Amino acid sequence: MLTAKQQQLLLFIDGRLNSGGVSPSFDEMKDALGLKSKSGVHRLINALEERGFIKRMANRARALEVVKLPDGIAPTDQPSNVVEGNFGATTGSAGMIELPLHGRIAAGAPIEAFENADSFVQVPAAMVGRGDCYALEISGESMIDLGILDGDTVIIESGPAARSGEIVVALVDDMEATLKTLRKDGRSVALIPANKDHEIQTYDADRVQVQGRLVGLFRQYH
Amino acid sequence: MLTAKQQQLLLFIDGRLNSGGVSPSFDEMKDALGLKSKSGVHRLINALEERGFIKRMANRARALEVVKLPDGIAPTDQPSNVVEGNFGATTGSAGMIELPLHGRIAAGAPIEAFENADSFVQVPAAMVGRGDCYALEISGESMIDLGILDGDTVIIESGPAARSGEIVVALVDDMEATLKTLRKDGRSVALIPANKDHEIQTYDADRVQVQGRLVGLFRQYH
DNA sequence: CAAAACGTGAACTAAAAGAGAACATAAGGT
DNA sequence: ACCTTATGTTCTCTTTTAGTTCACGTTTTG
Repeated sequence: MLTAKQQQLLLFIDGRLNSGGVSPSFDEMKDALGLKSKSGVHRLINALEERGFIKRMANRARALEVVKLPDGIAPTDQPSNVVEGNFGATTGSAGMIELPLHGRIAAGAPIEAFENADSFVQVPAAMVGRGDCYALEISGESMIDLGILDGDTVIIESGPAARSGEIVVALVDDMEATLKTLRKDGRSVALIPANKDHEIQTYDADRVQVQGRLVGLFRQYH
Repeated sequence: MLTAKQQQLLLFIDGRLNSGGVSPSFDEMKDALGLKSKSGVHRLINALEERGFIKRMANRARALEVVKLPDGIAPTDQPSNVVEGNFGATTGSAGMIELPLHGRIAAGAPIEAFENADSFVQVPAAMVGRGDCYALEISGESMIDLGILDGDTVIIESGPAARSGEIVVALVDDMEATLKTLRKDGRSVALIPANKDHEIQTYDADRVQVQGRLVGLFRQYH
């Protein structure tokens, strides 16, 4: 009935209406979907209206109304949603939580730090730690020996605390984020890949900032 | 009223709509039915529309709607996603689904077939395929080279259909269940572990029964 | 056997999606 | 009123994804 983008937008609108009551502007929707232009939003809105999922008043700002949701998606009844201090995670009901997906992270050669969240993934709440969490998609093979494959989605609990032996998202020199096993040796910090083709990298503790630690992983087979 | 293929497709579409709301594309349906060309899907869709089981918007992508199901098939209304023969899965709301956890399965040496479900796990509905799904906890290291570790939880879509190269739960001689990559070679079936310390096992096709195929995996780090 | 259902692959057409800019209208403040 | 900002609408382009059609061969079934 709906395309993925249409559904994503519909759920976003529905979430906003049910959590605060103010309907989102085209710009906000644009950002929520990770677009750079709102003309795309306009088309999606038209498609949703054509299919009878939303109603709107012509030429009126923020005048959207969700008429129905696709089958199988339970209405987000109560005023719910943003979990305090969270990076934007929203809770659905029944133990589910929606985390922002902050783009891809290299398990291999470090790449630049995160882009904006451009989509969301749903993960079991039980998998999410207590703190603020977000999701990343793995790119590269450097953690392959620990069973973290290219394309996997990982859940990161954000925060600087980490013990030796934990797998962390580390930012080196404030510019490159990478997923590695952490080992602290006094003043120096080692980032250990799990792939015999990659080298352990050792840095002065000042240069490495732990952004978060790995708490969960999931993978889909097609 | 319907041919086997038509019904199979109808149930697939219905399952998809009820589990996530996004209707499948012709390519996805093609894959779901194990076809190599989508023109066959086109014919089936036409047949279903002609018989009044589905409605569609002409020339619109992913704009299918199930109008009715054949007699004797319970509608997969709200609380469900799993079509007939459900192993006991229950859906929560908001894209979550609760799957029965059928105990542990050896990725290494095959162990006895499943015990009863003694607990449940929550997984994102998006991760669950169309059919009946259940979860298993991995025991052993034999699939370690494919990133499936001891202690991981895997989601299995139950059913005998599997193609070479897929990872399946295979029952050998009706008594030992194991998770392996499947390779069909005419009359014989090879179960391929992903660990250099384990051997490929080859059986006559009669002795091996595919119980389901791997569709998802998740892991928690502590 | 013949009809209907299936399966395949290629060529073609049409939507969906993303970007960017110009323009239109609504709302708010002074 | 007048100006300003926020918002919504349209248009044009490009790329990607999805749907349609056709020709031809195989299988199933009444």
